[in-house]
Amino acid sequence: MVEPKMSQPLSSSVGDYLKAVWGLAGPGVAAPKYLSSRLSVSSASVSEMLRRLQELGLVEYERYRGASLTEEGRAEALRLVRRHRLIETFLLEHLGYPWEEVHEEAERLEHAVSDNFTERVAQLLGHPDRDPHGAPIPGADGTLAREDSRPLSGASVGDRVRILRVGREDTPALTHLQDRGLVPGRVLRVEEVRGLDGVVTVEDEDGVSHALGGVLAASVLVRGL
Amino acid sequence: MVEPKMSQPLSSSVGDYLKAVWGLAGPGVAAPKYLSSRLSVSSASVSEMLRRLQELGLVEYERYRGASLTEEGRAEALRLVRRHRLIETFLLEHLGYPWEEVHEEAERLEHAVSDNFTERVAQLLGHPDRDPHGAPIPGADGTLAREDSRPLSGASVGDRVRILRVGREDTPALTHLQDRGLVPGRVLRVEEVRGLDGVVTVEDEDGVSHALGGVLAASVLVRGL
DNA sequence: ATCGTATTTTAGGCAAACCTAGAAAATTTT
DNA sequence: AAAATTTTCTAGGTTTGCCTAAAATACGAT
Repeated sequence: MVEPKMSQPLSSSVGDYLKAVWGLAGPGVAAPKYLSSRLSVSSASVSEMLRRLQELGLVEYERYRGASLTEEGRAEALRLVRRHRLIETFLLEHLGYPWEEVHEEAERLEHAVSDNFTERVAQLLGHPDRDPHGAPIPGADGTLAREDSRPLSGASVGDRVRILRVGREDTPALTHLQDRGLVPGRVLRVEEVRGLDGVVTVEDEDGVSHALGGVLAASVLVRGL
Repeated sequence: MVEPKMSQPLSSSVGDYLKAVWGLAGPGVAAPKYLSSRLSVSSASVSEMLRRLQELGLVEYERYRGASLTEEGRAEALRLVRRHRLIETFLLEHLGYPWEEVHEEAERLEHAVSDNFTERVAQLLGHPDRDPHGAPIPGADGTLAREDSRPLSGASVGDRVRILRVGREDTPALTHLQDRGLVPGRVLRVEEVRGLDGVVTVEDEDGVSHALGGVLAASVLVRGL
């Protein structure tokens, strides 16, 4: 397969790579392919950058295998994630941003902002440990709260669960869920789980039923009650 | 004279040049020398950048002469100044930044922020038309309020004046003045103006006298009452 | 196990900003 | 007005990050 031609000359840079490696890999190994699509960058750029990140000691990288974070890299990634989530929270709660604009703005801001700024924002927000999507905000000391959540898609009929967190940054889904009041904290009862298409039907606290497609259900993280 | 060696590989970029040209030149012509020191960049870089800015139609540039802003360049510069001043105001009033840290943080932020962000901040602040130093904030439409102010250093004994604005971004002076309550809005009576060293002595509303060195007095802009 | 396809890497380039060194123009001094 | 000095410009380099094209490796299917 011929590699598709890239268009925009946008800049990503070290931090974004770290966040991306952290993103889906967690403790595991991120494939260049994944990073390439995640960062909208050619795989050639990924190779090159991974080599550099390794030299910087932020990543462990084996050619043709992929990369995983070193302790230092993980710390740096968490620092950025903290920034990102605090900034998002701030944009939503203090500047009245709509969901769909938050992520992009935060993405740009987090590169410009100092730790000083970040901590002042944290203070302004009352040192939250979750952002509005329910995603945990790493502590200033690099701690990340463990969360024992499972995707709603794996629930069984009759389960009563509380929404801990919704999806990643994909806007349309977020908006859809928010419109239905399916936000972190909400308690649901699972009415039906269809095996074929993965559609999950739930009833909320007000007795209203909602049917969620498989992908959506998988991006809603819950904890049993 | 041999050109001094530069050290830090910091980045400045188009916007900073525009602001710098606007800075002291206003409608006039900014000399490369001035830009070089203002931006902490070698004069070689200035030459190169001015050529680029001219190609972009933001600046009128004649080699060995200097550069002045085109209409478009001026608009762009004002947009950045607006951002900068709004962000500074926000940092001071909402995040509790101390004076000495504001400028640097704002300088970095103004490159990352969108117009959307800027206008939301403006709204949060109640659309101020002056920043905390008393500097006018250009309007979203590119308007800049005229101010008929004169430097305090040019006042005569006996004058009663109101402080409209203090200095530029040089921190030590700002702190000094603020400690003495010499901030925008304050009303003063000029007690003495010494010709030799330019020291101006004023009495404030509480009857306290302050002696200001020539440079300081020149950076306090006032309007007669 | 091998062939074909998909993924990754290498090689070679480009653009933005900045730098140093040294040449050219302007300005100031004698 | 010529010399000396200062300022500005030109030339040639560096770094960062990204790209395309083509070579190398891995993987999946027969």
